Amino acid sequence: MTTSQSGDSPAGSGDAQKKLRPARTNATRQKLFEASMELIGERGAAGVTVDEIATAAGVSKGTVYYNFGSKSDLIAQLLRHGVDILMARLLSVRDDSADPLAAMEEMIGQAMDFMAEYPSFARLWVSENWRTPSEWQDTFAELRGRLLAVIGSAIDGVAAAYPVDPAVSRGSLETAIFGACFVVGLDRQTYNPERTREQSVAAIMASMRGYVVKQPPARA
Amino acid sequence: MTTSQSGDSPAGSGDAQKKLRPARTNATRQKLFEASMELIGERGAAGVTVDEIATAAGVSKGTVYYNFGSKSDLIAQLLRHGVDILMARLLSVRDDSADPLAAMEEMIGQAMDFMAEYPSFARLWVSENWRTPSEWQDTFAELRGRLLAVIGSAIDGVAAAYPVDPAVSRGSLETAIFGACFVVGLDRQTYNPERTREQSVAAIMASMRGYVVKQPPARA
DNA sequence: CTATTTGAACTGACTGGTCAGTTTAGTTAG
DNA sequence: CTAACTAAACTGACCAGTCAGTTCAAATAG
Repeated sequence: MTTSQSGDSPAGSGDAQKKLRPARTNATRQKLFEASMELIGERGAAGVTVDEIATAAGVSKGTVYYNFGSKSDLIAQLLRHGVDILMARLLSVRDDSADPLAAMEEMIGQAMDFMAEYPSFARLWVSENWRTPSEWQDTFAELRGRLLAVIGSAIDGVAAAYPVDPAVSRGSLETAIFGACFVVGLDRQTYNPERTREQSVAAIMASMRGYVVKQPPARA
Repeated sequence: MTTSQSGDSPAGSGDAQKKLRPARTNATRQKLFEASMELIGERGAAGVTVDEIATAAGVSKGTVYYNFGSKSDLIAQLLRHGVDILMARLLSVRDDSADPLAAMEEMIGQAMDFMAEYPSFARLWVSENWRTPSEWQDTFAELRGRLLAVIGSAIDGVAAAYPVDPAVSRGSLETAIFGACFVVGLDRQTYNPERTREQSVAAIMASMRGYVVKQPPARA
């Protein structure tokens, strides 16, 4: 409220211009994102102090409050940051429409890669996603919607090219696949590091193969 | 550590006798489990105070430390308590061996019922399960193993009765199904209350139908 | 080309408050 | 009679957020 830095604080949550911001700030924010993701993924949002985050980022506590208005804001923007990265990867899958099932498989592979590269983000997501009420409820709802839309359209692609089981609702399937990506990715990193990327993808893809109602272009 | 209540504290984490304990204590512990599950599911283990738990359970703070040695102990035993309930439900599914797929489906249904009845436990589980390092790491590893064993044997039943896709490893499939149960259950409660139990079960069962390698009992 | 100014970015000590866990003396119920 | 529980005060650590002050690069002035 009574924030009064010497200059105008850029902490604005509704940040309009990302690129226009001086280089130093962007670097600082990036460092803060990385440190936060790591620490919060390990010990949970409530279990990490702002001091720790600042120290890990090689920055003073005040800088955190200069760049973000509050711990809560930092986390909200961290969530957006991570989802931006994941979305970019999912959308990088060319929608060949040659084979929607193959596109789906590649997408799941991209998701697995993301989980392997940012396991802390995945932990943060599953830790806070279903809390209710939570400070980030709206943020989660929005981001979840965006991600599910991408998966949903991939499922639609499959449903358009193959006969599918009408007893399986698209929404539930979206959720099951989306959730399985997080959980399988996290389990691999935590309990089964020997599991390969391909095994994990295959296990998740099983639901897609069970969704299409077997027959023509299955193999060969 | 330096715990020393007036009487001999029964807080022992390696509690041998549950039933031998006087009725009052069991009732108190039950109330504390319920209150903890609710609060911790909502705000996370670190976000809830012992005072709050005690108040919600209608009990004094000292009682918490009398029955459990610490907040950490309370949570560890809470995890065991919840898993006991879930295990009992999963094992209640009669292994007809008439149709292993049907048994699997009923098991997933039981899991969905559990998630609907104890959503807070599910939240607690996914919130803390993949943290590393964590005070409950060993507890989680053990409980996870127990649950996966049950699911695994159900999968084995299917694999024994149907031709299955060898490219899908049993372990990854276990994980995917186990995780999907939690995630689909939580998503239903948080974001899609209109989703039916059957839709959710069908979505998760899709992976089992994709696991068996086409043919006889697909469709008329 | 040097001196001065400006203000965004950053610092870190400090404050007010919270919390886990302890202790004690007394009360209740089986 | 004794295990279980209460109530309330206390400790020591910790933490989110604040704010007065510092740094420095770039703009402006001489």
